[in-house]
Amino acid sequence: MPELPEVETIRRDLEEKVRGKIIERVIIKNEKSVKVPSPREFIQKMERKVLDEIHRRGKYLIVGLDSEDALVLHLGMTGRLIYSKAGEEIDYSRVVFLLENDAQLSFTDIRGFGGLWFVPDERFEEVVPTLANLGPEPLETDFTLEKFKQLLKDKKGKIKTLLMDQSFIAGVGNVYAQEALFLSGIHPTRSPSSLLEGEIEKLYHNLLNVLREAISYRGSSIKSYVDLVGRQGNYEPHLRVYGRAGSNCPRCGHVIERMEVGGRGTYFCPRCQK
DNA sequence: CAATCGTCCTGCGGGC
DNA sequence: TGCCCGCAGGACGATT
Repeated sequence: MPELPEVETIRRDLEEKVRGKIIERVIIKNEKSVKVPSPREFIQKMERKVLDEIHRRGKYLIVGLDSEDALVLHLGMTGRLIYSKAGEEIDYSRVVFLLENDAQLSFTDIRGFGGLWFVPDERFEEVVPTLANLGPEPLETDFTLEKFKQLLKDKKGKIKTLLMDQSFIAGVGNVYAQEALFLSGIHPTRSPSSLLEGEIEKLYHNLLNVLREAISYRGSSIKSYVDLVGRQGNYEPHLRVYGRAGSNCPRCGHVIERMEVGGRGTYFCPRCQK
């Protein structure tokens, strides 16, 4: 499901709803979702902890616990966090946190590509190595145009694949990579080294803008994404090309096409994107 | 090393 | 209507 805007929406909701609450009980319904440590130890470590500040790094959520420990979550393709009344039966829930005041936070995941990691003592690199390998946060102020140009230097492959590479930039996935390329008039299979100065500038600004805009609409609900209380995001109707094969390009009217790039469905306007 | 491909899962929707 | 197939917002591990 979730790319940076969706994960950021959930992060903000978590700050509001669960920050400061005590975890009274942890119920693991599917052990596969708990990556580290063993389910028994996970429960033992998590119970009685207080959910503290909630951070986002790329598509990861990082929940500070009291002491130096943290809970790291990744939603994969179909992961959700649902906040509800304690005891409520939530479809496909895999891990349930019963909180004080009769509340519960459920991690649900149909396809099971998501996961939870308990990280002791700020040992993120050991426990969740990919978290340590993430590229820069596109919406942080230190992610400048100059830095983007530097990162693109000497890169091989296809620009769309590169944008989705989490070690290149954190948080951009299949939807927003395509939207940014469309807005910039760049074909998804272009080689990074072929991009002109002006194209790089457009791509930089459009990528940041589309991420910010999507956050302001609380993300896109293409398939299964919903926020903490089960509401869909509102950005999907504003997507320009994603999932729109056969309909008309919002800019030139040409038919939007679909192709495979790096094994992923990719939508683009063959007239606008060169 | 870096780039590509198959794989992990389950549900949904389009087409026949 | 019902079945089958393709497709799905991600990322890892093996392979070249």
